[in-house]
Amino acid sequence: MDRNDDDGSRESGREGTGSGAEAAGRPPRLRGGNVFEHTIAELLRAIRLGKYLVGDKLPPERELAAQINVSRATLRQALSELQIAGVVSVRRGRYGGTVVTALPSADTDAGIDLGELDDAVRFRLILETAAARIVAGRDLSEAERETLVAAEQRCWMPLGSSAEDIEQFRALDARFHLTIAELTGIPSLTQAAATTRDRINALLDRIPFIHTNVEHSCAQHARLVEAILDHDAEAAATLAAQHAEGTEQLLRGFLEGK
Amino acid sequence: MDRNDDDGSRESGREGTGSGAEAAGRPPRLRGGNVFEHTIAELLRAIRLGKYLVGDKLPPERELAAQINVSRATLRQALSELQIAGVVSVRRGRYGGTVVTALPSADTDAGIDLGELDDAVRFRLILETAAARIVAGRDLSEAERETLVAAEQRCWMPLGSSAEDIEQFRALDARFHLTIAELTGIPSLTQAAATTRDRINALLDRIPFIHTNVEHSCAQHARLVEAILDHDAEAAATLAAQHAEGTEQLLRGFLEGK
DNA sequence: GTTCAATGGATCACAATCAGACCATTGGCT
DNA sequence: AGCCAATGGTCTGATTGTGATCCATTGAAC
Repeated sequence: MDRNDDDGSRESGREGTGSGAEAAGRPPRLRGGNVFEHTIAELLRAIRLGKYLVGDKLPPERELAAQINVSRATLRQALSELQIAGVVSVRRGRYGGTVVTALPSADTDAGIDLGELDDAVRFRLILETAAARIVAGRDLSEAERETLVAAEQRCWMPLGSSAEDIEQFRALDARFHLTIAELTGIPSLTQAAATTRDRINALLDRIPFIHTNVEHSCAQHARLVEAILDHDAEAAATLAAQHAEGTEQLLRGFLEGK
Repeated sequence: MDRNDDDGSRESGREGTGSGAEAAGRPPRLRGGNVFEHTIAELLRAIRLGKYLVGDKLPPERELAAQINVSRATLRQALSELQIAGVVSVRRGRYGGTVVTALPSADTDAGIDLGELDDAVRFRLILETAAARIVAGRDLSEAERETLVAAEQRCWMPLGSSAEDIEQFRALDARFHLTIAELTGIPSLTQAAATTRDRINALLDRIPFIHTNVEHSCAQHARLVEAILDHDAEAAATLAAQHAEGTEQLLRGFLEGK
């Protein structure tokens, strides 16, 4: 007998999960494949974005699991992978814990999706411009000003050509921008900015690192901070836009030519 | 193989669960409780935002399940609940399917979270202002212009005081704004706008409906469309901002006083 | 009126995940 | 030296969600 089964729609399946699913997905989808992979991705993201710098200790497993909203068992699977990959190292006992030992290396495999590039880059422009304008319009507390300036200063690190140095710079750079997003006091904006920034970083990992750009970048940061502290909202917005557009040009130049 | 027909005891577990967990979460968390609840929420959202208007047919289950990224079994559980709630009705057979029969009524229960209000309202301002500016800067195709105008026109519906009419208006209003977001061609922006809009709608459901506001609102829409078609990006941005601020005032006025 | 493709309805075995209790280790403190 | 609180390590039973099939119904087309 002939079975007009349900075949038609099988493709949707979850096999492609791993890198692919996460790469394209803009929001943290309900289940980007499976929870385990999502957890790893989440941890890597936090590290790449400089939430935990090299040498920092992660929160205790029970706490971290709660933050990521995942069971401790699953978190441990993920941590275990990261440990094998050499990204973190774990010590037991009181005062033990999980520390970041190295920045994760980029997955340079996956192909370049021009749609993804366009989306990420344009969305970033929106978010960061808005964030800069808003923060410039706020009255920052002393502590907030310090945080901002500190984040900016840290980007001026001695910079070699090693992959580690580059990753390190990326993390600090990301942290600077995310600091601005946080200072808006709009959690959704912070959240969106983090996600988007991570996507940009993933793209940046696929193009050659332009050393001469770093200084320029940092100089822009400095001017941006200045504009913010001066309450010059329009200048801040313009600077943020220019900064984002710089990255955009770079990425498009290298990636659009395939 | 023997298949006993009566199941009957399946869906015991899930009644009260979600409310607490879901209430607080702003971003679509990895798992907002469980997949089943997420699925319901996702469907309700699509309906409230006017993606499927009353009378529209939802995609076939297999397809819809793939879209939401859940298994068909889970989707069916959710649809079954919606059916019981009278939101959709289902017909079998070829040319059958699931049609929207009524707009879901608001859950007026949960308390008001001022943080949520602030976050949603401010994020919306950012997104919609940016969207308006971008779309005004684009060259729209004939079809796109028509879509935009049609979405605007539909908001001018005859409006009674019934809860249904109000929900209907909300759906059309949402659809108009989301149409603009879509026209930016930035999927992340569309996505974020939809999520945020839904949060705003949820808040609007908690305050009295101001009838005299509707006309004003629609007039603003009209002017916004005009500015967009005129390629006047700054005017469009300003109008969008004013429109969003109107809602903001309204919400703050009613809700901040607790 | 028969056919048939599209669509909803149902069941089952299995893998993923969770919840939470309990064990093992560590190093500062008394 | 011994205690003990904080932290990672391990186990187990229950629940949820999936993937794969197969069944049932419908109405347009022939």
